Amino acid sequence: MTRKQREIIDRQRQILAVAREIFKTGGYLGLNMDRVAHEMDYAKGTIYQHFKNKEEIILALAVETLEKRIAMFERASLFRGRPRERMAAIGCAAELFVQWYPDHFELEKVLSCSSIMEKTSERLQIEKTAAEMKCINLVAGIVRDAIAAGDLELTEGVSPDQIVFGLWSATYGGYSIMDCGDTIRQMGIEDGFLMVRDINNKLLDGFGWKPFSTQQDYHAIFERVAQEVFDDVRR
Amino acid sequence: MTRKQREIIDRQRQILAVAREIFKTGGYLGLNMDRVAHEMDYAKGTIYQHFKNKEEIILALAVETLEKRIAMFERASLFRGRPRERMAAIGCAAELFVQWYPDHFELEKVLSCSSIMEKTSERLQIEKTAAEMKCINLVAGIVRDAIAAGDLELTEGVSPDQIVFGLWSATYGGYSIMDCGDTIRQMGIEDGFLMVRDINNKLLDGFGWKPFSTQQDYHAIFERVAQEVFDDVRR
DNA sequence: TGATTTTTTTGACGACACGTCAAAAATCTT
DNA sequence: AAGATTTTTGACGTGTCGTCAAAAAAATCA
Repeated sequence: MTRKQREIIDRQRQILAVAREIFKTGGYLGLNMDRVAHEMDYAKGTIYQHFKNKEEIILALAVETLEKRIAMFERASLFRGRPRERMAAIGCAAELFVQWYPDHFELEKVLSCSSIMEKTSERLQIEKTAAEMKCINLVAGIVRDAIAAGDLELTEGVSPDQIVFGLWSATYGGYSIMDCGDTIRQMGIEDGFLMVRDINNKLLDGFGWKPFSTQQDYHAIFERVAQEVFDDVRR
Repeated sequence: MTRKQREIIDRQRQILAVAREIFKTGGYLGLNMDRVAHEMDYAKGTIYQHFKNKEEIILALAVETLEKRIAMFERASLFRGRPRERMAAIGCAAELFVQWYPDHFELEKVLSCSSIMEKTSERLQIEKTAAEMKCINLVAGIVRDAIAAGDLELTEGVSPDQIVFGLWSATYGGYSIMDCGDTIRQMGIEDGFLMVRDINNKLLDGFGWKPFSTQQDYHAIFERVAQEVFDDVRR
């Protein structure tokens, strides 16, 4: 049945591609099944054969983009250097990811609404969490490498997960604030991305992860990573 | 016309109260105008006299809760102590706020979706941003106090806003991750609130804000603030 | 007070999107 | 080629949205 299955997978992808375009311009409220069906030249029922509702499509889109992020994080984690430099490489990957796939963040915001998420299948929910965990584990690995290398010494009661959670929070929070509302502009912040970089640097300094950002120019590492690791990747 | 106006304001409040209860259990998708009208014993048209759509109701609810947060932040900022202790008091306020008004976070998540926010009036949008700015300015004031007191020395290129943005990001991000999805559980994190406290502490340590969290027990400050400042406040 | 004007409330209505399902079309099987 | 199976179709019932002409209530006037 590999022939048939191929076709199904293929159409699934087409649906997602069409849905993504609609979502990019219209967001959650702009996306609707009739329109997807119409633009695909299929009847609505056929779309429902693949996805039980539009929320499920949105979740599937998020998982799709998360795969991209995993790939980028994996690439970044291979950057050669001291653990903290590799972590900077991950930061660069995260930054490029939100710049390259700005719709992903909008997807995440929609999916953070519980009443929307509730309409999705547990299967895909698990898949999404699994994708997130892959990224998290890559990051956690670097933290452990840092400890092993003696660059980072965790004080009593601090776990590696705490550092991962911290970076995740600051980055996710920073990007969230950046692309929603006028608050960031009113605060007088011009380059939010630079700001997120600095915050993560200060955070890791606070955890005592050497070499400190005062001793090493991590912005320069960002530039290097962008050039050396990701210059060719974009699509 | 103060009599008439009073009645209008009054009913506005009633609508919001009813809507909030519905939203608490049903979220964005559970809230609908027919139900609000029915539970208010008014016709739908009357509800529409007050709010042009349900998105506007949700935004109004968020503004309403933000007023509570402003009040809590104001109280916290009056805490007597060194600037960093006062900042800890703000952290305590933020923590209690999300615990006391868990529905506010859900409101924020809904409103972060651009296609939803687009349906709201500019008037209320501005009001919300203004409310956020009030909180931000309170925090920024403490940062400036710290600099004036010599507890914090900003290095070249670091602005007070950066610290505010950092705390905001880490806190907002942390709470976001906490109450959405299973990721946090899978990371093995038990008490997310404690984690957010620690992250903010490490961040401020990283910025060089004295006294460092290694020298002072800021968790103890939290407890004190919760007791001394907020024990009686809850409603 | 009763008539007239103004304001407010009402709920029926058209539009739209959702998700379903019996019938039609396409594909596979023998 | 006939019959069985699978897939596709789109009309349909349901629910929500936001509107607006008519009804009801309140305010004004004579």
